[in-house]
Amino acid sequence: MADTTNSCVRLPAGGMDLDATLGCGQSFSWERQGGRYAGVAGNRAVWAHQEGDSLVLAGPGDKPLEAADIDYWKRYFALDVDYAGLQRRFAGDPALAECVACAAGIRVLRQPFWDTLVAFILSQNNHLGRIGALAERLRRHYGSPLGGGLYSYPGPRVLAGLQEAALRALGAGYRAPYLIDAGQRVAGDQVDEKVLAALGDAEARRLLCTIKGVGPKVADCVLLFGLHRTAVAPMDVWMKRAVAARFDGTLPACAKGYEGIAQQYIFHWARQNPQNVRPAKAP
DNA sequence: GACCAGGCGTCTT
DNA sequence: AAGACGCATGGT
Repeated sequence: MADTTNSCVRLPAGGMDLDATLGCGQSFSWERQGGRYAGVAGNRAVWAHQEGDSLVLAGPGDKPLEAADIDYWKRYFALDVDYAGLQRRFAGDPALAECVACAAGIRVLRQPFWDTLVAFILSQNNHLGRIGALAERLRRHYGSPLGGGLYSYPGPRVLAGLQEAALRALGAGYRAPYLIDAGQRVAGDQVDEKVLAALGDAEARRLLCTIKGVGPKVADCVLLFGLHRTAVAPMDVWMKRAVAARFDGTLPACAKGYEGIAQQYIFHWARQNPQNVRPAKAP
């Protein structure tokens, strides 16, 4: 049972490395505030830090978290997933096992669909630090206050009603009209989370790609991080380099069904071992 | 399919 | 000081 003393919740982290998990580029909804992270997901905000193998959560303004919130964040941080078992399975491939060892504490977060769609539209052809700062400006200017100085992502209708110039002023650049189109398509139910959830990976990917600014990379990120499809692998440059260097263009069979999780380990390994990976071949 | 524009901060040369 | 680059994509 969770310890709720001091208005904090202390959860068994199950080997998770919070820094690696929040810093590996899968979420742009967290910012470091002193010794802990402040994060948002949908209309929830939370402060989180790690103490040993415990994940310590507190509500905004250090208000106690309700039971439903605790359940939500357990699922968000994938504390219910048997990562030790997955990693035993991944150990069947020597190269992948080496990658896992490089970042064993990474957990693929279960983020909200809309947050993920917005954040990864911002992410395209952009740098991690800049994406986080831009996402934070977007939330602060157009999101709803969640307490503790944190703001939600602006909802679909809010984005749909914004002027392109307003988003360009935030630094979104040519991604500004993409955000507005995403808002319009989701607010108008042309792209609906429930419909996406009922579709297979390929069909859901196709529907996501009807949004302006959403191509195969962003779509796969949304499928993995925002719709929790573990069998998709959003490949980026570092990943392609790592695959070229270690896996001859394919993910190992032991990753079947969990390609996205395996990719996080490979990606992390590639970034930590740039001297060991070749540049990706031109497509 | 190949090409190129499009924010802009940061890094490289 | 100038150029390249970036968790890509749309348009031609």
